[in-house]
Amino acid sequence: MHDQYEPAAVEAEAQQYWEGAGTFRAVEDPARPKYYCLSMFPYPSGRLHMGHVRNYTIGDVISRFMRMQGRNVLQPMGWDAFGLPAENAAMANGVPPARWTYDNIATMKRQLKALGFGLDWSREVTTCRPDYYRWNQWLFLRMLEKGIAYQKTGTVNWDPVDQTVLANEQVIDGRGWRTGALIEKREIPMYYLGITRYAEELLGALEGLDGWPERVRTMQANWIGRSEGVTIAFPYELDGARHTLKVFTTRADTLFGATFVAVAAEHPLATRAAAGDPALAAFVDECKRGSVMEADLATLEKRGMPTGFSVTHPLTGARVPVWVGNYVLMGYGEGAVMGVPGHDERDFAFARKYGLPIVQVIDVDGRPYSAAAWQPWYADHGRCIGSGRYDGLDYEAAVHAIAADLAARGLGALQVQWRLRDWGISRQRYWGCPIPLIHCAACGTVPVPDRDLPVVLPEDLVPDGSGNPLARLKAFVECACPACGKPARRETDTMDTFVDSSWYFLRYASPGSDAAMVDERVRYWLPADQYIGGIEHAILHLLYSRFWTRVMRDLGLVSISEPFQNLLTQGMVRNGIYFRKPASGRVVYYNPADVEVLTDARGQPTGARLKADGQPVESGGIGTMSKSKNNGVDPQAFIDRYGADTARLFMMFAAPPDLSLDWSDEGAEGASRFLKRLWKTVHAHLASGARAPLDAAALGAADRALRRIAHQTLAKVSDDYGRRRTFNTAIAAVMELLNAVRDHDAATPVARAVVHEALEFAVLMLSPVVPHVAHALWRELGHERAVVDEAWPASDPAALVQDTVELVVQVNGKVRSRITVPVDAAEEAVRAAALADPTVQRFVGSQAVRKVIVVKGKLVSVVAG
RNA sequence: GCGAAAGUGGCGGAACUGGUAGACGCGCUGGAUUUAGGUUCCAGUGGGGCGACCCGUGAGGGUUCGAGUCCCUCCUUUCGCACCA
Repeated sequence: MHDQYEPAAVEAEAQQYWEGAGTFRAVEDPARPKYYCLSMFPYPSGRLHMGHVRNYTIGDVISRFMRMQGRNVLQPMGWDAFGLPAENAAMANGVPPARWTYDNIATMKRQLKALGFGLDWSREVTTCRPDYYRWNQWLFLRMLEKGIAYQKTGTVNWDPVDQTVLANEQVIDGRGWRTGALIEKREIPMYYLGITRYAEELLGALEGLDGWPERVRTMQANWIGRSEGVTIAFPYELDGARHTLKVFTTRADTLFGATFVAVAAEHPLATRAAAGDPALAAFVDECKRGSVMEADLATLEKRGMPTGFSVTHPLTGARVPVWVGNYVLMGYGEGAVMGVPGHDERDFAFARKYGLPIVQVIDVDGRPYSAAAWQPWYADHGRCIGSGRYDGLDYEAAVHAIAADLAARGLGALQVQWRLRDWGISRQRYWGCPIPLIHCAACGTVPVPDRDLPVVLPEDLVPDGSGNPLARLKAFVECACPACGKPARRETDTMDTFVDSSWYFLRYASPGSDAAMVDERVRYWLPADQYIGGIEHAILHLLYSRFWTRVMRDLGLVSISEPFQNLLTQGMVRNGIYFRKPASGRVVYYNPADVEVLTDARGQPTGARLKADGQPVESGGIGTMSKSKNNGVDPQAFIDRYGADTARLFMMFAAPPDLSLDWSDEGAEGASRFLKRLWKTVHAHLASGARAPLDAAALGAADRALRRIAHQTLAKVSDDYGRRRTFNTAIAAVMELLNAVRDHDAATPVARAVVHEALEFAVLMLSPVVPHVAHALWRELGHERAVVDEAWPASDPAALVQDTVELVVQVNGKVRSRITVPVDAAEEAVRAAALADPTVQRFVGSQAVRKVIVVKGKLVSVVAG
């Protein structure tokens, strides 16, 4: 028996046991109810960070809890192994992305094992391996056949110096991150997946996802963005031919107030006008500069220039000028919007700036309208005025009447519009899944035949920042056309890494399947019962996965539509930020581990200084752990010092899973202290003497009270793990139970029997969080079977019974006294007891008692006066 | 800019269905043990007041016998915005 808790030995032993027994190998068994617990797979960035530890601990706690509930648990793991950081590392170190990635995977796998997660490694998925990504390619070809995948142009960030396409994160303040060159928008051909075909279904099905957080569902619904409106065509003549400029609006009722139309800089009309107007050409060029990020575009100052063209108002026949606006997106709708300054705030500002007419065409309760200053109510729905025969109509009626009249003239129609855009998957990058297409001068674009899949990505290239090295590799590019056999060029764009992560959770259920993308085992495991990952994936990854699953469903590959039944979005892990800003200018960040925080007598922080030189450093508050702020805590160093159980315990105890978690060395120390205390408590109990068999009927009051606490705690912890998923309150409850054990007089064999049961419960309840300690202590408590294989105990209803209950008594809303009454006391008796209480009488005084509210088991509220 | 959420002691948080605000832990204070530091153990700890009591959940208003919880306005912070993953 070890009196000292030694995490390293305890953890090695437990992990060896699980490994040897094959504890976490998941086997399909139709006779048992399955539980598929899925955590978002990591990008192999080098080493695990605290966010991973938090994410996977949550998954492991749920997995182990469900296992004890008798479920056949699958908890797999894999690697989101394609992506930009590998190319950046390659540029910095000259190492091929493949080697860097595989090395990182080896390191991180070792770290995951050290944390004791119950993972089934036989199902490991690595997305940069051909046996995985061949199925990306295969499904892409099926989508191409069905027309779901198609080609059109898309806008990218172009670095004119490096002659390369940049990711949004590589554009800083409109300039290339390496070259500092001003970035231009460029239109290039790309492949798209028609996610908008599924918009209606993806939106409608959100309602059934009641295991998802409401906020994620709301964000997705807003992202998909269904809006009903009217497409309106503004006719014009150009070079003797008739054309129309199409816009979409949800406010067709304001059509009579349209005093201009704005088009995107890339719009053909803008290009045409710019050809004869150097000033406009310069403006169009300026609009094309900068990044393609929507957040950047949205915060731009709205600017515009007239094209000199005008179009005809479809109802009034008036001439409406066409402007180029820097805020109009070519990729959204037809690249044109109508401007109604009278009733749209942005158009109002635009019109004021450029002296365009502002006309009121909607009346709201007869309120006085002034074009001098914008009022929020201008955008409200109301009744049409100044709109000819539509005057007096309300919003609904006006929109329908105007749409009908436009339709009669062939100049418009009611339309449902989606904010969601089709998914552009082409990336002009090396470290990704090759798009399986061949370009032939004679046959055009030809799909790679299935028999030639996968198109294997060579793993020995090293990108240098100037374009895709694949495009320069003759052995890859040069090929024969599958249709005519003549020399042809292979496509060198690769797929968005969101493709890889859109179905990995299906592949976990079909390990080793090389004849098909997935096999019949997905029917057993899917959908995932629980998905756990960062809130930052609330929209894109989850939406793409829902889409991809539906595409596979429509191809008959799976029978489900929704891949994730329950979703838990975990918060960020944060830490203090400390820095110095030397006169030279560049800020230096110091890791919190190297900083000493100074406090006053009350413990309030007064300052901070660097341990190394004792000189002060500035505090930058608290922020998400990141390399750039140098405020990360390395899990490995922590585990080496305190053990995996302490890391897991602190992570689960410090905050509920969906809130951000602030790292605290002292808090982690507290977690370690608790485990030591648990260890010592169990050993002290075992050494304390003989215990009697537990006879619930023969217990004294104190023993009965402790037993009640133990069973109450069990009920609470079961609910916290299973329903509420608040691991912090579950752990707090077990701490309270142990405090009660500490305060319990265990001098008799009977009392020790009660303590024994309480400690067994504590070990069982903590085992999902700190499985290694629990493994060791469970053996010490005299059990043959490993705690991981034990069933979750049931709490005894008889142990929960209480004779009396304490109620709070309020007088006029303030707590004034407490009374103790029998649990089954009638309301009338409780009321009488409350009014008879001397303190209550003192506060009621001479006032009349007007009302007495009795809330059973909680309180009595006396209203006097 | 748009969309979504969160603000409670010195700190992380608890209060689950509108019903005792501050569970549990950290920190701090005092004490015991220790040669000392650390560890460990015991007690105290929202603010004010000698006290009876009063005040307190980002700010301001409202509903209610009763509001951290519901409603309205505002402020701050965090996440997402389609090529970071």
